[in-house]
Amino acid sequence: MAHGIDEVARVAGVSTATVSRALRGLPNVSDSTRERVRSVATQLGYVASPSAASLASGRTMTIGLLTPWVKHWFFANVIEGAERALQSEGFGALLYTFEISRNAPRRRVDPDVLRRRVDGILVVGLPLDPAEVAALVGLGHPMIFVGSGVEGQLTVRLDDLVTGRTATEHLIDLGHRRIGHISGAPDDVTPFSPPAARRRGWLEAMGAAGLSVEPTLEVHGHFDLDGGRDSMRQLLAQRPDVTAVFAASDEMAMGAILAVRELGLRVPQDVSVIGIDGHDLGELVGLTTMAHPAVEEGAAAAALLLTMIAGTSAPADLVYQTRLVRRSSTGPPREGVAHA
Amino acid sequence: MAHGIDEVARVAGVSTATVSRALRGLPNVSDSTRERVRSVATQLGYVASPSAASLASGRTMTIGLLTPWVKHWFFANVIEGAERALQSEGFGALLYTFEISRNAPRRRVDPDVLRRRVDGILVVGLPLDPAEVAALVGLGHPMIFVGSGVEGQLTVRLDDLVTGRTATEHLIDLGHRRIGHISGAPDDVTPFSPPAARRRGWLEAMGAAGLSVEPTLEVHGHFDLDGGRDSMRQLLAQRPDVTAVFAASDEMAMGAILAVRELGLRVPQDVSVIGIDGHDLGELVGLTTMAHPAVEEGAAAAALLLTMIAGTSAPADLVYQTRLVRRSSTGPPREGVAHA
DNA sequence: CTGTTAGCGCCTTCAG
DNA sequence: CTGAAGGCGCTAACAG
Repeated sequence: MAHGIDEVARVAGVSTATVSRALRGLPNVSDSTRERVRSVATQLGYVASPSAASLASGRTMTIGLLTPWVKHWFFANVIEGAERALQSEGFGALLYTFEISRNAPRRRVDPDVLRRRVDGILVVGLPLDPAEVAALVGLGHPMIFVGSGVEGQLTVRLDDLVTGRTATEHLIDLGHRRIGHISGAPDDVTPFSPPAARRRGWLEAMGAAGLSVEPTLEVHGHFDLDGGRDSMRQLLAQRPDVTAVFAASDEMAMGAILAVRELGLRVPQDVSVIGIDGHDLGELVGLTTMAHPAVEEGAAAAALLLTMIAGTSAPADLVYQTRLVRRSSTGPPREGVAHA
Repeated sequence: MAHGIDEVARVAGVSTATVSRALRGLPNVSDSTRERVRSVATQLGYVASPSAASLASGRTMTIGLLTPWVKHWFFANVIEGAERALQSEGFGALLYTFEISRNAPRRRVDPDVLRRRVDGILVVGLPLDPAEVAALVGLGHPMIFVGSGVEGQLTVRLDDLVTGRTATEHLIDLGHRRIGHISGAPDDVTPFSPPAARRRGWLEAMGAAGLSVEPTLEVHGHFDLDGGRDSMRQLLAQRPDVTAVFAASDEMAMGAILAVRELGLRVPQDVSVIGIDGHDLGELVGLTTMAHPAVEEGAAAAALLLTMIAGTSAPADLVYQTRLVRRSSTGPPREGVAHA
């Protein structure tokens, strides 16, 4: 059963050093020796102890995945893609959730739980404050942010600005002029913050079309279904004249649609709704959206992280474009009819 | 920065053994000593190396989470719950995905990747063959199955039989008599298989109501949105007279609804649809469903696994009941009208 | 209650 | 191309 490296060495008639080199594919081992060692190891069912290997080498072959949730679309998809990419390179994925709840403040990220436990860190959609980032950087491992970001840190993200602009332009092209925006927490003004950039895209498109943007046109809430619903209720309460809404995520958009329906209004006849993500279930409500490949983004982020760990490659941000998927939640506005 | 235990020991004026005991909360350390050690450790930023600790103790404080996907509702929720529970007990969650794809056969579970790397295993919705189970058992760690199962292994699951029966009875109570069933792979006849048990529930309810169940009333496909859609298309093609369908999962049910709509039919006027899960987005299509708390199930499974690792408690299966959530996807059948 | 002493199992120089 | 030997940093008896 639990054979050690020395047993393999003994049976193969070589030293433990050679076994180690042979099994890890290091150079300076003759083919014949390597082959013999391999077969003995297989026969004995030998697998190196990760703990012992880590202790001796300093490498853990493990990546820490930090995320607020795994149950939301973006996070689940990124995590799935990342795990797959890591797995194919022999790395493991250690998952850490830091729920962002409505009631309590988020638990702070404690770098100690990652200390000497991972070779790299993937932060998935988790907005960290500077102190947390500094603490993680202090761990001395490569780190990549996916779908959130921090000045000075490598990021895999969407072209949020263009995405926000394009989504808004789609509504403008359809003839809308009073276009609301619902998004995440308003206090998030990090430059790399997706919500902030998407909002800027909305502002730019509105401005370019000569449309005025009163503060009442935007509502900030939580980045999920209920958040979208709540925000939409508020938006329609304060601006019954909006004919279209750009939601910063598909889940929010779907919540918005529910809110519209609750009020006895129809999508898109009374209110058009567009989201961002390309959520698998968007089709259920005919959601028009700006789609992007979250699984692929996760895989790319993981691959990039591994090259950084390997020390090869000059790392650079990865920016994904989104693709407009037209469905039935957007359409031309009804002429001159307010639904107040 | 990276201080070792001996440095803490030196500064605190005790031995490394005492530092170890003090920091891990073991008995036989005076309060004053423990306090001093703690403060020194904090001051020095000392955290024990997991590798070294594992190597010396044989414990990894890590659980392996095996799952086909993380992006589907049940899996994401269970994983999230499990991670949270593990985290609160100081355990880490190592994620391993084994995608079940339409094209390729699933990659087999190789116990070697888990060897000496985890203290326990949580299998989430992943049907394993006997050889794989045996290999995992051979690792010598406690193992729990969530939402899938194998004879002789501890399981956390739904009362699938009752759930299937109740869902079907709901349709029968509404007046339906030709009730189809769409579910997962037909070759899965494991006794503990949720699809099989849910199907049995359907059969029992039909039988109890004196309704005949022709083979054409059931279609088996993939356990996701597209699988549900495909299955529903096929079902309606071969049985245009069905007035209601019981889908084995909400994602399948939502796919079924899409298929119904594609055919120009309406839910529930032409066809009623009920699913299982209580998916967060079920509300979008007014999906009637048998809801269950997947996050809680994941947390409970993790907690149970930890008690097994600790050696306390006599482990027993955990069986969750589901709750009928009536929404608009189910209603009485139209009288005597076939929609062929 | 605390210290001493062996390892835990592997990797990695350094020789040869 | 291969072997010898010293850690990696901690835990777990066993004394005291």
